[in-house]
Amino acid sequence: MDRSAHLLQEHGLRNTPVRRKILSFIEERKHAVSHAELEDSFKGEADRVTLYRALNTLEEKGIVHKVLDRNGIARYAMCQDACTVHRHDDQHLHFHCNNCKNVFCIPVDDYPMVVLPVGFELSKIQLSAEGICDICKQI
Amino acid sequence: MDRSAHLLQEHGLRNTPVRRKILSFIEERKHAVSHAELEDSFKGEADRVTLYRALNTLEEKGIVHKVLDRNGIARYAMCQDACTVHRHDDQHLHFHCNNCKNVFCIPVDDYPMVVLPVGFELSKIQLSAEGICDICKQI
DNA sequence: ACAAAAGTAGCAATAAAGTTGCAAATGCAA
DNA sequence: TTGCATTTGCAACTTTATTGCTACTTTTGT
Repeated sequence: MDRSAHLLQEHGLRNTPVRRKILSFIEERKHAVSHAELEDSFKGEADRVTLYRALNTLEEKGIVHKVLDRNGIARYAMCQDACTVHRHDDQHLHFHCNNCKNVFCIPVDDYPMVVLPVGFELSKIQLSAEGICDICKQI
Repeated sequence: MDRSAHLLQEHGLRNTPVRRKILSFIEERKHAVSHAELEDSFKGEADRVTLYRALNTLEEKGIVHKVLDRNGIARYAMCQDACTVHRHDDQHLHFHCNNCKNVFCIPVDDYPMVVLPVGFELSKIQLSAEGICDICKQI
């Protein structure tokens, strides 16, 4: 049984071809993957709606996490091992490349703290950045 | 000439009723305003498309800034005075209320620094947070 | 003050991302 | 291997945003 199948089983999800393929696809790239990329790559193999639903399920179970790109479009990346259904551990930075529009998860040493005005209840902080990614920079 | 008209003139934009009304509307609220809110409020007074175009123009000229909410929908808030066409100064935190879905601009004292992996070129850092806003918290 | 030029508004059509309902197919546990 | 809950595919739909085109305003120069 490969890693994708294992991940699914571990999280109580049925081991279906589409889900396995989605997971492999995401794990193979170093950037967060959009629905459009998957649809392109799965042409004829899986329906648009199936991809949407599979991605939602994978996110709900804490296997992948969702991040919106600068156009508000969802992109998905693998979660750290620490993620569960109840808590998504995304104490990392999302880097948005202004050239290729890809989003990268980047670890950060000290995550910032903030003080909110009186009356605001903080649940979590997110850090993001934009610029040019290493691949686009080389070209 | 009111403040809205002044802002427009200052940024080399034509002083039109729709633009003035949009600016007044945004200035009157303490949260970032969505297209839907404006459309609702302007029913019969201005076309949907006009609102989209006006908001884009206002953003391009550095009068308002755009922030995507947790659903990837655009919301607009007034810029600091420091903003220009060339540089949007948004060194503040965007707080996303999980209840009313409104987005608030919150000043922060020390904005975080980050170190990116080799090869990445940083252009700017953004800080956001989510939780419950002061108004929803009271209720 | 007036006309021309340039920018802006309105309308209709379209695009893109995501969602819903339902029937058929599939994975899995007994 | 069979039964049943889950998952998939298809079609239709919603929401957010964009484009093309024409008509209308605002501004500028005289």
